[in-house]
Amino acid sequence: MVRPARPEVRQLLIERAAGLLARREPVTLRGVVAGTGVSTMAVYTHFDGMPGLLGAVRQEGFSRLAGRLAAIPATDDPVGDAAAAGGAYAASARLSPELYTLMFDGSLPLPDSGAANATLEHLVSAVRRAVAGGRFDADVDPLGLAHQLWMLGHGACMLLATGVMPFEQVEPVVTSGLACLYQAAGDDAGLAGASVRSGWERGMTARA
Amino acid sequence: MVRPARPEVRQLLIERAAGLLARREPVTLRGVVAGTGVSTMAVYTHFDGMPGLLGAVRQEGFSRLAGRLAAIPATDDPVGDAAAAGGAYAASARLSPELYTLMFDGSLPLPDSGAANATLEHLVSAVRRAVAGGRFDADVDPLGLAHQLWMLGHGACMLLATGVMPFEQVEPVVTSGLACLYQAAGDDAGLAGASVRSGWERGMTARA
DNA sequence: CCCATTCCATAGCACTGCTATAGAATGCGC
DNA sequence: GCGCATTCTATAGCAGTGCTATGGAATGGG
Repeated sequence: MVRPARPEVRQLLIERAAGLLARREPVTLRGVVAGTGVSTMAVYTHFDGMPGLLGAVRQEGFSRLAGRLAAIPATDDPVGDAAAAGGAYAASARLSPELYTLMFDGSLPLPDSGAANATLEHLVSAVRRAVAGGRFDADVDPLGLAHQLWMLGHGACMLLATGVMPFEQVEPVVTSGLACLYQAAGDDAGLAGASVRSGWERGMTARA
Repeated sequence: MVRPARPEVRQLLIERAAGLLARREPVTLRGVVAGTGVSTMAVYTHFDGMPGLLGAVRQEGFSRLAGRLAAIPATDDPVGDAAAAGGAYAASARLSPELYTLMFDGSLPLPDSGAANATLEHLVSAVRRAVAGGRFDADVDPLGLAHQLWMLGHGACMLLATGVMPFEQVEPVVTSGLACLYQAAGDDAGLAGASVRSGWERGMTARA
């Protein structure tokens, strides 16, 4: 690499694209570079085209979600921590539904899947602590249960993000569903409900 | 309406668009009408543009899913019938992932929501029969539980349709998750597992 | 029979992502 | 200091997109 050029152009274009997405404006090649002073070619030298740029935005979305999850402190209520992770997902889908659907569009390239895996790992570790702490049965498979919780939460987030079901209708269903899965994993029904109530709110309001 | 014209043009265009979608070819205005003899203008007189045509395809997808669900006979195992509904959803998402994601794109117009509501009602009635038959606790809210089951199944279908998770990985998670929700609703663990195993397969292989 | 009404085909517009090409800006060797 | 190879970037243009203005064609009611 001979020319250092302008490495900040990458981040500039990503933020422009993410901004258009958040403002619900069409994310077009010319729209992204408009007003930035850089030309359309920059998208190709840095991202190899629009799918590459959108893939970078996708990864940016996972990074933000990972930051939001990292901002949730691990408490002595691991079941609540798991619910908080779900709340963080839901908050992400609620605040920027377009970005959420983009994040889970498998047709776009994901340059580094590390951040995406980290978000799931956050949930797995909470389940693992719940098993270790006796809230869940000892024979519970942490990864398998985390996948179940994730699947339920992702369904809720997608219904929310695609506009099929409003938030007010999604929230009670997903929270009660999470409580049911916790209960089926061995948790006490009352404890599960309380952990969901406190944890979900904690995750929804967490700031990265 | 003075000119009877060609009412079959509507269905022709819908099927052409659905075919392109299933063949994973780009669904473009000129591509839809290519080879049909009709011109691009027909899309505007009949559907008021591409979003309208895609909305009609969306409704067609719900109609097909409703047909698939209707082909599942109600047995004396209502819990298995509920699992069969989930299997029908999964089969739909697996066979034509593009159509599935289109069906749940709330930004497209849905001329008649009847077929979409019918698919959920199918699940609600299965839950209601399970409550009546004593498999689920009497205080279970059929609509609420159906929403939970639907949310978990939809999350699985979306992960499958968007290519985030392959079918082989999705299936064990969603089936075990459904069994957990049945169990939390009061069903016996062994009965729930057996019903899921038989019902899921029944729904996956049902033909409209 | 005539005509108002509806549908449809053609052509063209503004826009999209993308690419070929030439120019500008840099770090390395001497 | 200086030429050179290398990398980035700006311009212009391409094929393709959804959409629309306009005029012709076909029909049923008076």
